[in-house]
Amino acid sequence: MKGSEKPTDAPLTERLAAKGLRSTTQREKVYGVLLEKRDHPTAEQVFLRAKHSMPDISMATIYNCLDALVGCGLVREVNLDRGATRYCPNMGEHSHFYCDTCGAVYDIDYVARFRASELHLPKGFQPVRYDVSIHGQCPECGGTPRQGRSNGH
Amino acid sequence: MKGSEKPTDAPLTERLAAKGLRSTTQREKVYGVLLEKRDHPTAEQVFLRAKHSMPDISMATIYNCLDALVGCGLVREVNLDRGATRYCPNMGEHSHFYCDTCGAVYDIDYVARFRASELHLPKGFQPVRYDVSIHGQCPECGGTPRQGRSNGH
DNA sequence: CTTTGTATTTAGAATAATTCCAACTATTGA
DNA sequence: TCAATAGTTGGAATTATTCTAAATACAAAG
Repeated sequence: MKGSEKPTDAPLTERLAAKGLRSTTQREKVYGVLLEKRDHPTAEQVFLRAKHSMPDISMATIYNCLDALVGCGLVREVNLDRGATRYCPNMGEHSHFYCDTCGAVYDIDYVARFRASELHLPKGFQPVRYDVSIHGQCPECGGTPRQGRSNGH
Repeated sequence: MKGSEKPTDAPLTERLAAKGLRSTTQREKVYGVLLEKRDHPTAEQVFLRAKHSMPDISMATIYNCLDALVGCGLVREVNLDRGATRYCPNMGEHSHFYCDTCGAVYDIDYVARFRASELHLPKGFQPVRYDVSIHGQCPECGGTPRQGRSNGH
């Protein structure tokens, strides 16, 4: 046994190791950025935030780290529109609400009656994860729907 | 009343008109392409298919038409990965199965016990549409999961 | 059936998002 | 310490989408 991981990063290190990946300073940073502000940032936003304390990190590394984190099940990709993919470190069962007006994304927790696993799949399909997203108007935009695609991306 | 629409395109024309949009040859074509082969094509694929019978159609028009169709509720966007958005003319309640291995997308019909509308939303959120997507292995790829992101987009 | 105003299409340029590449660095195991 | 491999980096390349200005098509009004 090794026994030399920093306690705080143990889960990260273990998860990565389980996939044959190393825990690096950059991966810790990227994961940290996601945990710190859970507003479903894009790769670009993660990049900007990570740069504050790690000025030399590159975009290629951001994508590499995000892929590693997604690959080992610590982070999920969130694709809601034609814009950039967003990243979410909340791996608990929840869904995303996407405001068609302002483009904001909110986490919505599941409640009792909803059971995604009750969806019937034809023989042979092996589900790994269910994603539920809800499109509509968020409380702030409630009264003002809209035509085109003009929410800031 | 007008009464001069081609019967086959009546629903298209009406839907568009309801949003102040015209029914054009290109929009009919794009919608036709989507109805003809329901394999969730990307804008690029729609473009290539439409070009067969309409060689001068441009990519900008494809996007314009797709947006018009989405805007009037005849087509929905499907975002499942970092790749291009796909388009689906099936407006009935159904979900999408995305194969993490080969990248294929399948329509999955809802069955009785699943009711997206049972998802509880906090006050103020006005849902317009629920999207459910399932990620996993399709019957053809069932035995062979995979590491990286190498499914042809 | 001409005019006029507006919607739509078009090609191509511009931008945004993501991936690829080759060189450099760090880490691990022998 | 050395070799092998994984990871990082900057920048180029590619892909996806949006924007723009000019040309075209249409619909309503005269």
